[in-house]
Amino acid sequence: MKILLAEDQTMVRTALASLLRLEADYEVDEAVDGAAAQQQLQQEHYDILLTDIEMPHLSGLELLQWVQQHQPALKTVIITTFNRAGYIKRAVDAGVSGFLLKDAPIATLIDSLHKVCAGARVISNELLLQALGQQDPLTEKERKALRLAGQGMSTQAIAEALFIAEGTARNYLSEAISKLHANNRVEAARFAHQQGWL
Amino acid sequence: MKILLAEDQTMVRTALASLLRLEADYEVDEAVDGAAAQQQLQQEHYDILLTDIEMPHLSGLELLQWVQQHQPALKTVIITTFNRAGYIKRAVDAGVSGFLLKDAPIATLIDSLHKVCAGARVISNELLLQALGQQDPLTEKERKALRLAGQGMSTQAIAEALFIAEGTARNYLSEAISKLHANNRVEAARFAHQQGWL
DNA sequence: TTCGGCTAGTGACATTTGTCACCTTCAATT
DNA sequence: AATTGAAGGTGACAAATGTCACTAGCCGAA
Repeated sequence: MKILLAEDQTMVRTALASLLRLEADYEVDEAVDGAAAQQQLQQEHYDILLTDIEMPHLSGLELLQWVQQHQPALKTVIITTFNRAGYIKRAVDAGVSGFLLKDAPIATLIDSLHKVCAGARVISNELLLQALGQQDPLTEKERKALRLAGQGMSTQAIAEALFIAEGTARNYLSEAISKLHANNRVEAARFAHQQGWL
Repeated sequence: MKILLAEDQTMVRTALASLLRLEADYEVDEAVDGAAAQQQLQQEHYDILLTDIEMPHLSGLELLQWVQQHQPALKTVIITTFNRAGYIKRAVDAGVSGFLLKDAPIATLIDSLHKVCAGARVISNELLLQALGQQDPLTEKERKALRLAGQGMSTQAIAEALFIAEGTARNYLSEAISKLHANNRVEAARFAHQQGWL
């Protein structure tokens, strides 16, 4: 079983890789971010891609979409810190084989990998139910505006970045604030981020 | 050598603990957050406390201060995700024996622990220099106001939370914005957070 | 064609946020 | 006692943000 592990935090990556290598018949390669993983996947054949979500250059979710299009036979397992409905939904939509929280002990990870090897899908019902819970109510434009606002950009700067009038940008933000029942753009951005919608 | 490992992410904690246990003569206990670690320290004797910073209930830095007062002989090592000058400064002030970024490979952690056992201090010069770089220019009031603002609270809500007039709250924020060369409260809060000042 | 109904976008207005000059208060100095 | 200066606090004004009624364009149905 050849595994590619994509995770940007070096200590976590090296620790997980060391432990997986202790298991019989696991060969583990490491990638420092999504982009590196994508390159590596094109050069060698792997059985399983084990990846974090929040990484620079190319997020785990973006990587998943790429895999789905270019190497649909490759099995994928997500390990992530954040229990965000939006993440789970997008991962499931991209045909992921496993979805694990870093909140689980390492034994669970190893166990899940065995199951995935055997052809099973391991996503807890609890997580799946959550994903079906709230749908993301934001439009693409609203999402973009909100993301920039959350970083402290002014309405004017946001308008320029999105090639729209200032008033329009304010409108998008206002809509987003209202949809998310927030009181201002910062609250709205925080909430949306928490839900994995940004 | 008896080690207490405090880290809230279960997968990381169990993975590190497993690896450390593979080393000869390390006995490792685990604590799920700062508060749990503090309790455990009172019940048993440890040689080294290895702790994360960002944890619920009691942060690693708060834990350090407690250790300094109650068990000054205990050696402490910080492992943290974030390279924030404020963190390093506070850790050094609290007499830490080691400061490592999760950006380093696991081998470095093991190596550093050995050195700390032997009585050395392991904090890279690079990090120390950084810590001496910028000083936190915020007053306590400014810091509190900025923290709340960063969470999306309105000026009025902040004023109520801090028992001050609305105008005063705006003043604190304005001062903070100016000191940090930001354009608005959100940018200021992000920057301060990045520096480890919140 | 004409009529909705939908989405994208705009501008005017009210509210909130940011700035600044200016009070207090209180302790240290003369 | 008078003076100074620092820290906490206030209020008035300008600028940015949030809201809302509205226009323009673009389908698809009658």
